[in-house]
Amino acid sequence: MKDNNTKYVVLGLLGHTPMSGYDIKKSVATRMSYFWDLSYGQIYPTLKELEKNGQITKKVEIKEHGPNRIVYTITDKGLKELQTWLAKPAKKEVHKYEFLLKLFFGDQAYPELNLKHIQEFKARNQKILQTMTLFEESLKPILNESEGHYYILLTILLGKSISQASIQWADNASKMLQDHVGKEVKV
Amino acid sequence: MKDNNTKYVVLGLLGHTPMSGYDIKKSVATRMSYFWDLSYGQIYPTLKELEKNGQITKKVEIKEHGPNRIVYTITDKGLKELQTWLAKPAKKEVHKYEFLLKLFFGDQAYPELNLKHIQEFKARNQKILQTMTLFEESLKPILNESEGHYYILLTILLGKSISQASIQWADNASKMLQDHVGKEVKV
DNA sequence: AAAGCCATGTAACCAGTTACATGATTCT
DNA sequence: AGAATCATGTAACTGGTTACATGGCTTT
Repeated sequence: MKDNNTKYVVLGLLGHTPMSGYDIKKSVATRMSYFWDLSYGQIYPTLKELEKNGQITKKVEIKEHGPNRIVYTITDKGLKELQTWLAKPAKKEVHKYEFLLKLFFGDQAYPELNLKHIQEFKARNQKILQTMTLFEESLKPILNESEGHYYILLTILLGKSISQASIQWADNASKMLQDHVGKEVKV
Repeated sequence: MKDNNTKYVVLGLLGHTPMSGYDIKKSVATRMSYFWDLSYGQIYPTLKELEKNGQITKKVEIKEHGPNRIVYTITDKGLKELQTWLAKPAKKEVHKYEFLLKLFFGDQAYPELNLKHIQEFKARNQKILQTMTLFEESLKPILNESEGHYYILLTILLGKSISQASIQWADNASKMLQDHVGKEVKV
């Protein structure tokens, strides 16, 4: 099987508690949204593959009301695979800032456009910061309930730091641009 | 043609000055490394497509020594296409922090491993910060030579802010983890 | 002599998204 | 009545990487 990260996200989550593909999707969306994303198109085929390889086992929960759930549980083999991956150095971060691409070419656009891109970037980061802060507040009182919570808190703190830095940059960059454009006009 | 960002990066760079596929690759790698990346596998096919659509024109430079260069120049049609894209709102940022994935599942690994991932993340960011700072220093004295330089400076400043925030988080997270692990042992 | 840069390009892969299909239940 | 949520899944597509082929020039 390919050495795909999707596999390890699934194994890691199942390492915490057994769950379905649907649960995995929700878990990633709510708890890892800042630094990761998964679609059903990745999750369901991965679950099948992992089961075929004996790294997880499945159990169908028949519901009288609503659709059946397929709940997966990690096996010893799966746990070993996860731990091997955890011990390997992480690949470097990958970022795609489309708005920075537009700002980079800002001399080929109208100044108001560049300011708009910066403002929208700021707004996106304010939303992230808000989400992260709420998440942090909800985690703090239950920090001792599970060892895992502590590590989740650390990932939230990075999200907070980076979005705060981004917001500050946006304010600063807006001012710089306005001053710069003002100068241009005078000349 | 597909609405692929590669296309706009190429158009944007050719909007500054005519250049070859090889130059584009180098330009992205040195000046946009923080927030974007392109491979030859994307660049060369895109150049062909753009030429076919009349958005750029090509001119072969025959060299006596060394390989020929194919230099591309943007056309009015290409410039219009670029400006239309610049005016559209940017898509939200995409991040892949593999190390955060590993840290998120940190309760399933040895504590030293988690500290190692954080240290390596810090090291990566120190390197970025250094590169960005050097770039900033080289740009400042020639800021008035071209309007474009100002926008490039803004993108560098965001890279600096985020890597600084990341380094601070790493120091803080290391301390927090060490304290946390210390407490565990006592119990 | 070896390594690395200049320079172009493609084929085979791997990764990830989107749209669709299905259908019951619960909330507004 | 309509929207949202629960729940599983696939096919077609788009996006992007890697490895390879070619070959001369320059630096160590």
